[in-house]
Amino acid sequence: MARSARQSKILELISTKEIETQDELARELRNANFDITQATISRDIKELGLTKILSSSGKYKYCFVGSDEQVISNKYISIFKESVISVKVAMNLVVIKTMKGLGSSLSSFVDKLNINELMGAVNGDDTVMLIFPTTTLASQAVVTLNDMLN
Amino acid sequence: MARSARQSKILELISTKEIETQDELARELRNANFDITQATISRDIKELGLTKILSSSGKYKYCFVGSDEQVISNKYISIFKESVISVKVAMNLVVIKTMKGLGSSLSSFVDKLNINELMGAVNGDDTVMLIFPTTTLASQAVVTLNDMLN
DNA sequence: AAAATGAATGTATAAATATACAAAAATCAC
DNA sequence: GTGATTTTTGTATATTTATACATTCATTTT
Repeated sequence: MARSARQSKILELISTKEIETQDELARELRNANFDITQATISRDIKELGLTKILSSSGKYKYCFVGSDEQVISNKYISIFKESVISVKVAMNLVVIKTMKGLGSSLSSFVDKLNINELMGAVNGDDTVMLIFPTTTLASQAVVTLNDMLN
Repeated sequence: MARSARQSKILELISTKEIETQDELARELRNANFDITQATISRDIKELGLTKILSSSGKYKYCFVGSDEQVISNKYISIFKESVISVKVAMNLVVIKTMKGLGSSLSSFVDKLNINELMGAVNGDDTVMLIFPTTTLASQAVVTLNDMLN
C-alpha cells in the first residue's frame, strides 16, 4: 500500500534530514517516487503526530514529538508492517528485508522497540540487520518481531 | 518588563487551556491586559520553543515540547525572575508573591525544579504556596529559590 | 541632554498550512 | 462480476503563521 510506505518514508526523511516545510517534504517524496501534493502531506503530518519545532540551528524543522510508546502504537506498527517483506535469522543476526528505500526508516523503528539483548542495528537501502550476542537470542527476536508484525 | 510577564502568561495559558491558534492566544492575552498582535506572539512562540501538536481531542493545540532541563534554562529562569515579587517562609510553607495573574504559571515552573522534599504546591492568582514537611526544609528552599531567582 | 545604538513591536504581506469539496480508488456486500 | 460504501487524494482556497520593513521605546555614549 502506497500510503503506509509513504508515511514510513516521511518518518525516515524527517529523521535523517532537516525538513523545513511541507513543500520541501513533498519534493523529497517525489524524488523517492511518491507522487504527492502538499495537502496529503499535511494530512500525513497530522496523522503521524509530527510537528515543526525550532532546531538547534535556529531553523524550523519537522520532527516526531511523542513518546516511544506512541511509536510502538498500533498506528505505527501497521505502517511498518507494510514495509517489511521478510524477517529471517542467520547465525546471531536477524535480517529484515524491507521495501526499497525504507531500510533506515525501519531501523530506527526497531531501535525503539527495546528488543532484549539487541547489540545494534545497521541498515542498507532495503535491508536491516540486527546483531545479537548469540544465535538463541537472535531466534527469539525473530519470533518477537514476527508476532508484532504479524 | 512587559515582555517577560507576557511570555510567562503565554506559558500559563497554553498549560491551562487548549489554544488552537496564535490569534486565539492574542485574544486571551488581551483579556489579561496585554495589548499585543499576532506577530509578536509568533516571535514569542519561537523564542519559547513552543509548537502546535495534535491534542488527544483531535484538535491542534500549542504546547511546550522541550525537556525539563530546557525549562530550567537561563531563558526560562529570567522570564520567571521578572514574575516574582517576593519569596518568604512561614513555618513549613514557602509563599511566593507573583505579579498579578502569574501564580499558576509560576507554580508549574516550580514543579519542574524538583525541589528537595517539596510535598506540593498550590496557587492563587498572584500567590504560590509550597508545602514542606518541616520548617527547616522550607527555609532551605527559600535560599535555593532566592539564589536561582537572584 | 542630544545623538547613537540596539531591542521590541506593529503593519502589511509573503509564505506555509489546513481543509471544504469533488473526484478517484479501494473495499465490501451481494 | 455490479452497485454501495468507505477511504484516500487532488484542487482550490481559507486560515494561519513568519517575516521584511518601518517605527517606537529603551539604553548607552558622548
